[in-house]
Amino acid sequence: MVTAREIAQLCGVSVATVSRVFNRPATVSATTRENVERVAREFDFSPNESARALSRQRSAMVGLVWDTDHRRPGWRHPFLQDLLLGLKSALSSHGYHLLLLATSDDARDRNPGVSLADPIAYVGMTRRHHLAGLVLIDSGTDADAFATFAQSGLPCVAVDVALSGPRATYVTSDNAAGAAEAVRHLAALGHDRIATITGPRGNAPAAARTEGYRRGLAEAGLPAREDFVVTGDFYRESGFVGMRRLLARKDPPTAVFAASDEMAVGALLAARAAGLSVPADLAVVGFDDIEVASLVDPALTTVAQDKPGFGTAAAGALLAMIDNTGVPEPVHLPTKLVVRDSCGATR
Amino acid sequence: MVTAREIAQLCGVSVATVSRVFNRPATVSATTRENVERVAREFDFSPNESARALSRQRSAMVGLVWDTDHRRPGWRHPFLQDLLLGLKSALSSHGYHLLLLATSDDARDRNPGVSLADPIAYVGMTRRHHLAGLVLIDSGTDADAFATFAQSGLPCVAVDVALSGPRATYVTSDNAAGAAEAVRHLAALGHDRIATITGPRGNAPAAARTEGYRRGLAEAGLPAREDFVVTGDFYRESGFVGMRRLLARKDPPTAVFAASDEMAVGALLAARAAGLSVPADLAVVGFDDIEVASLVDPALTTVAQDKPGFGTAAAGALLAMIDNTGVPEPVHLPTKLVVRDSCGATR
DNA sequence: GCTAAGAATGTAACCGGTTACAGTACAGGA
DNA sequence: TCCTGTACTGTAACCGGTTACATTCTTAGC
Repeated sequence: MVTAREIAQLCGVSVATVSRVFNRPATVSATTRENVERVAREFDFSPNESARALSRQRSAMVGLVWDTDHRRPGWRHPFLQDLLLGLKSALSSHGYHLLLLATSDDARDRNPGVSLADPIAYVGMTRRHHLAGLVLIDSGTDADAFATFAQSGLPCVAVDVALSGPRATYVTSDNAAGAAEAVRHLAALGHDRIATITGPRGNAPAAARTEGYRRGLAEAGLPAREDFVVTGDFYRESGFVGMRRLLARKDPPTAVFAASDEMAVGALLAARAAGLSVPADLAVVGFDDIEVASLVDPALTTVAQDKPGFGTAAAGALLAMIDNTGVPEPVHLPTKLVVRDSCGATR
Repeated sequence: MVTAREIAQLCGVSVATVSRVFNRPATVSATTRENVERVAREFDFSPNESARALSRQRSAMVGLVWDTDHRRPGWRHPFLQDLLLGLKSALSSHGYHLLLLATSDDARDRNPGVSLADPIAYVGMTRRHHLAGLVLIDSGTDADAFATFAQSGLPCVAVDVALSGPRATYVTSDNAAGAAEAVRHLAALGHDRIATITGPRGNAPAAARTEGYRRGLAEAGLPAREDFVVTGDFYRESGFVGMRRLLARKDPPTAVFAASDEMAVGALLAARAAGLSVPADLAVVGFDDIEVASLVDPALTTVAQDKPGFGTAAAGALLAMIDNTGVPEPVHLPTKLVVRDSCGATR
């Protein structure tokens, strides 16, 4: 690895000049700059990142805090790969990389009281690595931990967790609007007994989807029935159980909006187990548009999230805060209702 | 952030001693060590990682090279999340983090001739960041690019690509054994016309699965018929097309082993489209055990890969090379046949 | 009591950049 | 011609650790 000093020597200039060429090219005369650039290219020189981070007190890396929540074992993020790809490509165009932070605090994994590892530990790591900012992925319902990040003063952008602070914001889908659209769609198909299976308490997107469900009912001129709202946890099993509970009523719903595709699949299975045919006897709409949605039988009508949009939006917001061009407003990505077979519209 | 010099001052020792406490504690007297440790804990001191990386010429980070292959748009790694979680937890226990490397060379994404970004660029980034090693994820079939990594002298471990070099190895499933087991299972169920839909040419796991298919036939005493081997590309569509082709023969197979679950699902759809019932008219076995496998109808019998094992094994191998305790032999993780409904064994 | 080996610690030179500040050169104005 | 402002470049002090080598302090052996 060739160093800046060597390049400087080869060009007959000082290291400072070489550094300037890479950092504030406008302050270097054209001839000098071109000469340095040529030699640097020839010897494949780029400034060493460790040295640069140390000197600038700022690295070209953004941390990713993504913890598994022991309280939700087996939980899969519905679109982690798209999220990472989106982040990666958006960050790379600004020269940043993504550092997947890991706490060595494995004890936590066995500690039943905490879902997120100590945020303090993460903030410390962030400082020691001179990270430029943090991306936080919701991995449960531990809002307190997120607040600690928001208050640390580090540029933070959360995915699917409402976060606010001096340099913090978040990106999420417009969950309420998406849910409302799903419900209006069901109402337009003639349903007037529409139930919902919600996500876990304390989870922001879950709450927004429930709110959207209510709004959708209101917009369709339908009454809100509290006994048509059952609580789930985003997992398939809870969709199954919730649906079974709903079907056990005297006047069961004819349609259900599940706050996740996983739960919608569970609902599908419960309907099948009850001898009902979907969509003839029961219409089902989910949320997320995960891969399996198009594969189950009947194919699931669902509210699709803008998966690549998350990465782009999160990276954009984070870079804005890193560059101190202000704290962006929270991003609410538009959703899109994908009509397949489970709602009965395609009959 | 408190520095080592400040800790040293507080303890009445030199920085060197503080450094020793964190790096070679045995060389420091017990009383001094305990004193430094106490003060460090009290002031929440840990060595700055940028400075440490610069000074040691080695950071506590491992790079992850994971490119999307434009030639396979929409390709999802069958178990990226498990892989990352496994890597993360195994690395974290040794104090390492995972750096998702991104090349700013976005032009590549539009360049139809190259699948991987320039490996040279990645090697350069690795050096500039003083990364301790690299994890390479197969993202296509560009074996040449991987060879460049292997020859760079950096500790490298590849996932699902055969890699060898002075400090390179790889981890993959025992694809041949898994495929052979699947075929023997079908044979044991009475099938004697067993076809296969392979993965793309040039892909190592695909080749191994095809080899396993042949071995399985031989072990079951069945003849190998070349017209029962159709080439796919791991995607669902190719499974559909391949199956349709197989079914068009005069004496179509009664069972098919697909080298990926995606293709198996495609085969399922093709069978349905041809008016065949699975497993009554056609037995289907896949490979991977992705999430949808248990959800399709009929539920897919498949060769499950040890998903968390990949992360653990890759991290272990990499750490061994980093610590210069030798270059581990390639790891072939055992697979496990998961019998569900599509093979007919559960009738 | 003296010496030498060994243990513990300190000194200072790195690692490879960035940047405040100082210095030089040159153009334009008086 | 001299002065001043601007443009460019160089010097050197950081950033915060690590570590070779020097130094000091013990302690054992004679």
